[in-house]
Amino acid sequence: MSSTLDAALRLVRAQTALVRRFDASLSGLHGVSLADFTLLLRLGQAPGGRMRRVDLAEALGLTPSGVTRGLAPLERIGLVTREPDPRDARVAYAALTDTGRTLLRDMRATAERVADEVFAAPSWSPDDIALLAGLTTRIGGTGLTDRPASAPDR
Amino acid sequence: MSSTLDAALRLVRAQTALVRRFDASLSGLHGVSLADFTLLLRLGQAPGGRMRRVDLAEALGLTPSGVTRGLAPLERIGLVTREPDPRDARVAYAALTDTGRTLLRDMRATAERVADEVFAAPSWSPDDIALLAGLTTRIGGTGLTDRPASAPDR
DNA sequence: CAGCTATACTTGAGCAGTCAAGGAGGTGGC
DNA sequence: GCCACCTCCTTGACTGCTCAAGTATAGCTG
Repeated sequence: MSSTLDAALRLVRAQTALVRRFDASLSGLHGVSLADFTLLLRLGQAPGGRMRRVDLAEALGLTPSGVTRGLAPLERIGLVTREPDPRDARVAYAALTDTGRTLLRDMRATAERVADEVFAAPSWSPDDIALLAGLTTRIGGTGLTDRPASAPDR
Repeated sequence: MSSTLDAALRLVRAQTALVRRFDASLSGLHGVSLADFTLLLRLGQAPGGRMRRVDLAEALGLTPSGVTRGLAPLERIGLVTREPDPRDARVAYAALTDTGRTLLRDMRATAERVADEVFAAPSWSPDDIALLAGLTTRIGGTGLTDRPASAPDR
């Protein structure tokens, strides 16, 4: 087996395991999936806690359609609201509500705990983790996002 | 953002991009998805080109149910057949047909080409690739049997 | 202004996987 | 030989995304 194909397939496999692990904790404790969480997290990083749906899609590696569908249940339970743009009636911002912001804090604590368990010492050193982040970022960059690893979020 | 959570999310993101890339080539040239390909590839690695569905599931990080559904279209187009076990009527092996074996060879060439493009020099050195494979293998583990998050320690 | 093209988003259909439940067959205790 | 229990696999109902098509708005060009 070529080493490049092997590496690619291992990465895919690792993601499956990772997602399962996050989903188990996040859905158990907060009733949301990892996908929901990343949506909220990304919104939380944006200025004002709001973003255009198209930008959200690009930032998350989804299609706009995926964002529409992912946001719907979050709006329904009041974590996110839809805000129109006064200058451009085509755009509908997705914005975190106060409830959403509060829950996001808790979810984030859960997610960080899970991530710390996954990458626990002694198997994982800080260098390993940084290395993994660097390598995976190079792959992600080949498609939908060119945002570099060190770009600051506002 | 905690570095562990950051690394986990980047890995998930990288996988999305990777899967898209493989799917584009594999479905364009051979009409199969990456999931189909990994199924066939794993079968091809097994002695006699056949495996029990349960073992296939474990090897691929899927549920048995996912294997049943994934195999169905491949049986329909004749790449895989169902073979009963003469000693245990519960098991239904999945086995590569000759057609499947032939097509697998072509798919594999395509997949290796894509993988080589993704991990092309000069961005990627052989060491980088080996490193990535090693790091992701640690996460993927070697089984589907991951303990729930509530279990402490290790 | 009219008309063209481009952008933002939603929607219908469909696919790939999950979980929970269940059928069917195997296995061991008595 | 029967019964309780286990394993292998499938199925129904659902989720979460995709693509393609459609709607509505914006903006340029003459």
